[in-house]
Amino acid sequence: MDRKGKGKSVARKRKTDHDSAVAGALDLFWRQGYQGASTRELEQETGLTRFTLQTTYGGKEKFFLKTLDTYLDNAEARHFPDPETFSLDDLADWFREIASAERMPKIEDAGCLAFNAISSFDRSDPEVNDRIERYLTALEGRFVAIISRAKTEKVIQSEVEPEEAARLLICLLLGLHTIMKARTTDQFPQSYAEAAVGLVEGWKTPLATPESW
Amino acid sequence: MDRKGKGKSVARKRKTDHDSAVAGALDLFWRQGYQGASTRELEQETGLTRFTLQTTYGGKEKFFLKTLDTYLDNAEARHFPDPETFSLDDLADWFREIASAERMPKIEDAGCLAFNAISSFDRSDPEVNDRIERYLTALEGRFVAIISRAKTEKVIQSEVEPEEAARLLICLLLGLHTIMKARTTDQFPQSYAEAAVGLVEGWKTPLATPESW
DNA sequence: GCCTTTTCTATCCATGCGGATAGTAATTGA
DNA sequence: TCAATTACTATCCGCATGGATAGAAAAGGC
Repeated sequence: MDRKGKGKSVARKRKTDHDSAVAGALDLFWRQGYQGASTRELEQETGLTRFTLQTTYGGKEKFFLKTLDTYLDNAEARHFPDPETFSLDDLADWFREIASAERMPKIEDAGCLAFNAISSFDRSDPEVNDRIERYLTALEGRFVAIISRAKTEKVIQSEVEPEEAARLLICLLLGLHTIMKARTTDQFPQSYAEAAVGLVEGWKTPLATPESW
Repeated sequence: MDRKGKGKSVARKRKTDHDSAVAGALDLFWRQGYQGASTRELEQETGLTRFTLQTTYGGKEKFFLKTLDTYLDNAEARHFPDPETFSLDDLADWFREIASAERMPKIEDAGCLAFNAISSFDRSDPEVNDRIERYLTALEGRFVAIISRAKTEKVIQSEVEPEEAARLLICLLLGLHTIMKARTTDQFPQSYAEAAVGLVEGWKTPLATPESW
């Protein structure tokens, strides 16, 4: 039945709330992948018990999907570039921040769990596919909006095609995530991000560009 | 002892040779990831037996590494862009081909197994890390060489910095692989590759550029 | 202060995993 | 043709996995 709303008793409280469980799971899934993260490890990293994982989430995969949903909600609300306000410079900074040193140890936004879903599963599970599609579509929409607006405001070179540029940025972002997973410890990710930054800044109209690369 | 060279008998022949085993393994690892590919599935897809996997390769991970080595050898020799001869147009075509429709069903070069190594493992295994480093370094070298040569030949805009551009291309390539894994069935990968193509062609000197974007 | 509800702990289970082993079938040099 | 060598088949093993279950423990309603 409807367990919320007319519950007679509130009963025992969970040790770990959903959000912090998601935070722990995100980190583990990112490091180990879906298959590589065992339910026992999830217990340790999230604070959840395998019992709770089963009863309130419905098992490992359902929990992963729920984590992914929560993560995407949060990413869209707080970490995706804002289509209303972002300038090209903001977009360039946004790329720079993704690979920033402060963020490197604890990755918690910008699509890493979506990246994980892509690499951990083949496309046989529609539940997973839907989330991936949601991620890519939403991100593409943001990029297109920002670039289109920049174009109408004449701060971008007119040859730049918003849809094509958006796809370029998506490739760049996914590639950046891959690099961040490939080279965790050193300064490489930043230099790669700088390449992306340079690309975006190169789009600016010559007038607005003092000297980029 | 040295089993080749002075073997007394040649004994029973393997049903499956190394190369076709590698080909099958490549496909399976790409679809399922390292952890997601079981040794039983490897038997079916490669034609190897679990016995052979154990005795001549030394187990699943060793076999993966051997596959990765063979694959990287082949990729460097045949599929990486040639630093001696590639023009910018060749480079653009090279990107276009990666996501081409003919290639999509059977991915067999251009770094997908390296991508796999990145996403399937954390960086705790030096054996894996070495291969990833080899892949990234070799690829970066190719890109830098091609762009540098184009620059000396004045067919590229002088503002383009070879090292930075190479990193951009690596991000793009890795992102393209991610997209190919994310959206397997449709025309998306091509359109993403076209974005990369457009970028490379945009580097050409205005003189050499009839009309790209 | 009990009752109900929910989570906790602690097992237990069946399954699939990577790997090991023993006996059989090929293959070739001597 | 026999001995040596290697791969094959078939089975077995210990282990880790995701999941299930049965009390015990918390926590608020009445």
